[in-house]
Amino acid sequence: MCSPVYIQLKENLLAAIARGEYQPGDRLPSQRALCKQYGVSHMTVRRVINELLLQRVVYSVTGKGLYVAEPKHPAEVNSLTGFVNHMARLGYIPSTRVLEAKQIHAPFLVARALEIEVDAPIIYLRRLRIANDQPMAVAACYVPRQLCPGLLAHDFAKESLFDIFSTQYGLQPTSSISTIEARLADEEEAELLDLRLPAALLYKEQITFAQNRQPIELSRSVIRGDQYHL
Amino acid sequence: MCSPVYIQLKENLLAAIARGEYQPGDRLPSQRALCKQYGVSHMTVRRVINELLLQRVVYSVTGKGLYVAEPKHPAEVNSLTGFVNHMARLGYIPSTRVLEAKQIHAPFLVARALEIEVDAPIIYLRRLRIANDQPMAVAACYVPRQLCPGLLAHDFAKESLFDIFSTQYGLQPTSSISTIEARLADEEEAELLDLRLPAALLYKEQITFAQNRQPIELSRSVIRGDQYHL
DNA sequence: GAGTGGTCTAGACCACTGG
DNA sequence: CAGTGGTCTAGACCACTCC
Repeated sequence: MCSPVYIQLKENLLAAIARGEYQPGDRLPSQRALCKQYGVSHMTVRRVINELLLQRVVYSVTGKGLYVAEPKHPAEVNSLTGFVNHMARLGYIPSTRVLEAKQIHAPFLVARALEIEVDAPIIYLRRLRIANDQPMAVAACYVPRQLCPGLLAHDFAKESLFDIFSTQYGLQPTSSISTIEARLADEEEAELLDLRLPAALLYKEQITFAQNRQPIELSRSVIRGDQYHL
Repeated sequence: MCSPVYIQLKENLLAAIARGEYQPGDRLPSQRALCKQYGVSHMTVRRVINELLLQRVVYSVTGKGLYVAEPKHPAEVNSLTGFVNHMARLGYIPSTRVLEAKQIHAPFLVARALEIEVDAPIIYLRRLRIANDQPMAVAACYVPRQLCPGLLAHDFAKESLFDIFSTQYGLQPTSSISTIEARLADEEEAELLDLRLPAALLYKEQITFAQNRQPIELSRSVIRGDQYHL
């Protein structure tokens, strides 16, 4: 209720675009019009527009107007949207099979990544990721239990982990760091992913952070050698 | 000579930091001081500061001041700096063995990536990348010949391709897109990289763009399964 | 308290597109 | 020409930190 005006304005515009009120290619109201409409000064509007320009949400033509850009470049979106949205964006029909979902004690490396105590209770989730009926990846997630009590009550085959985070627990993923390596598949992975040995896999380890830079999830995924966009 | 004030101010500050006039951790002059010093208004200074904050060049502590940030996060720098700088940053001693360096005609896929005609003359460069005497990657580069006539005269074992680009041809790499997959090594790759078969490799394909979004290089690298940071 | 970063206003001017 | 995006000013206020 007390966030700066420009953030509210920005969220208003983003929401309007997300709702489809402004379609890609549409012209937005002029900057002067936005000033009157929201009762703010030109500079404040400019600040918002500037950020939207940087994020490639809109583009501008001098002397003409502001236009809504095409849906974001894959480069920007990449991994913060989660598997389901990522696959959907690429035109695949994503689905998920839950392999394991339980509470465990944090091993050392996991605890360090999540910045919590060793042996602290965490939620462990292992899922098979499927696109168009073809297994794509095996993803293991580790989430501090204190951040999301009752998480295990959800059906992870149907709900996206990131959706649950934001709707149920107010945790908005805002940034992440990852490392990627290449690995040979072991027998279990080969069976799950429907591969013949020997096979090469991408191994991705990713830590996701919320607004306040608090780590909310560590994920370790093995992904089929198929192409992966960054 | 007629670029906006805030760009000049920004370049001034960046230059001062690059010269070491302000060291990482140093406090910058206050925003009000910068106003007087450069004869501009607070908002103009703020705009510059805002961009530097976004680029993580400086960070701010409310009520205290502005401070120069540590050298950029590996996340930001990653691949735009080229192999040599990247390895040096990680503490390895990089070296290079040139496998091939010649002029060829652009095959279809290469031409499309570089936005040139099929069969147009291009420079083809294949290098073995070594860190601490251990082979790390085999990198193939494709560069349009028209962008850099005489490129083959350089000794690529000693000079960084990106250095040559910026110093000799005024081409500053500003952005890139890449795709990454995992692959099994073939016999030649295994021998070059000193691996026993079967072995998993990262395969990275990257297009690098200059200031004007012009493609300047297509690179196809196979990298040892070892860790790779993004 | 004085000084800091951060937000915001109400105007102004410029260069550009269109009718 | 009037309308547009883009830049810029000279103030103002707030919350914060340090003394």
